[in-house]
Amino acid sequence: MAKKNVQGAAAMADQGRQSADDGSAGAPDVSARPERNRKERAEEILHTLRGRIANHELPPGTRLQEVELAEEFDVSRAAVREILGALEQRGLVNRVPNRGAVVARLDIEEIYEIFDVREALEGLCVRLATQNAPPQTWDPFLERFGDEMAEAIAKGEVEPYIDTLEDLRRETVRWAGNSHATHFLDLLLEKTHLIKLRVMLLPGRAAAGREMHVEMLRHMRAGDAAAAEAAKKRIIRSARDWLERYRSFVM
Amino acid sequence: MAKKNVQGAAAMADQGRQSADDGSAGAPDVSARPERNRKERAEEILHTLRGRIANHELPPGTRLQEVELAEEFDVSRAAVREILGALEQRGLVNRVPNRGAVVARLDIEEIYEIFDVREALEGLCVRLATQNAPPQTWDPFLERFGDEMAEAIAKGEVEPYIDTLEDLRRETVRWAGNSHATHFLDLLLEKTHLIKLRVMLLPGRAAAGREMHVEMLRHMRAGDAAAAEAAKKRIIRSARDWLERYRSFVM
DNA sequence: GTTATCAATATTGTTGACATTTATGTCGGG
DNA sequence: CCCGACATAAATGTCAACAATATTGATAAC
Repeated sequence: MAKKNVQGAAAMADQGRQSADDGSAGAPDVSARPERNRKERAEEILHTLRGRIANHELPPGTRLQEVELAEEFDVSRAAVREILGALEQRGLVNRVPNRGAVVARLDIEEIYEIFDVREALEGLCVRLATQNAPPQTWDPFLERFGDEMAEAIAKGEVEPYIDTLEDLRRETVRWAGNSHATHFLDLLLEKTHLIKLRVMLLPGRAAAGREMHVEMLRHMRAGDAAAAEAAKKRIIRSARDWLERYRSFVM
Repeated sequence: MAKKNVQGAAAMADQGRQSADDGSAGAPDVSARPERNRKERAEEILHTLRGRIANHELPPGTRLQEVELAEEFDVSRAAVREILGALEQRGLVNRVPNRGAVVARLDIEEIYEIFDVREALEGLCVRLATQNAPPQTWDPFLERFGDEMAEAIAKGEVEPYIDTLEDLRRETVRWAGNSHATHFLDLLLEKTHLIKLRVMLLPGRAAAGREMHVEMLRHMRAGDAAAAEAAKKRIIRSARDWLERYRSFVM
């Protein structure tokens, strides 16, 4: 018993969708709301499980049993059921009647599919962000992607690259201001989180990626949305090529 | 009592999904597979509600009450609850704790967002379909979009145009072979189904759309994927412009 | 006439027990 | 030794009653 605090990392980028209009202007009281906490708790659990699946703390094929989860998070089976339904809608688990839910498996074809969709959606976001953000928004990233990082990467230090990339992604998505594109990208990225990491760790990949991002950022700073979009698409297609080349190693 | 058969139209473009649950000649296997029917029934109800929401048979703001739905479809409240959860995940309804589910409202900004994402995803699908399908795949559509339709449209007959467009969309998505893009497009289109219809009914829109589709199909038949993708994007951007111009009328 | 308080009602959220189905292990027969 | 039938166990699916909460209407005070 008592496997409560196993939560682990569960990082993931979460942009949070607006809960739309309820029209009510007041209601600033957030703390004294037990029922609000209920729903928030459900989303927290969902977030935790998404993270565990994304980083393969729960590897594909793992069975997710209702009573087990209910005990671990100390909620009712009905709540767990709803959460499993959400995971199923997101494509993270497969449920078969009377047999329960298992963490979904990603085959190579699906990964290529996801790369194609990412190319379209991330390209869109880069274009929109370039149009919407003031040019100096991208200066800090050009700085962080500079020579110092190039040297670090040459020495095998890729974490600054990974972190900067994630920050840039978030800032881009933020300035793009398209909640649907953001939501869809979240769905895709949580499915390929580990794959993406492994590709970035391939020999020479970080160096190539850094260079291409510098090029893209120059277009963004110059306000050339079309060029920036094209650069972003080239980056993703390049990553796809690396995956294809090292496929047996990554999978 | 007994408000069972109120189901109504619930038309929607339907992917060749036949209900056909019974009617099988002398096949008593309905009782042999009760569990299979359960899940299929849930998806059927979900499909029905999606259709009603899409064509505003259930207009935005409509409250969806659990007992009411449970009685209409003759299922348990738990089943209805799961279905409402799925509708929430799809962004078709908003649920607030202890207040229930209401059909989501689409504001104009969200519609523009959806147009941008559709441009990216449908462009992708056209490109992939052009690459994957044999060129003669598109000949029947060029035929259907021909002079005869142009004359019909001139006389105010837009239904052939709408039907052909839907068939073309399905064939394109089929040959694109990207399940994620397909799924995302389904999510977007069921939210803007009515808007799309209204735009197609705007004066002159069908004529312009037909011409642009002929151009796109020529590129597809020629196997020029990049040109076809660009043409598709122009089409969607054009539709967006029409919406912008007639916004007050469409909304 | 307006506003605030409070009870009445309706709806959602939760719980636990029960039914159904699948997987597992055992036993007997071949 | 292998195979099938049966019993057992464990998990999911279902249901109805109960609890908590929001909405509505009425009443009284100002």
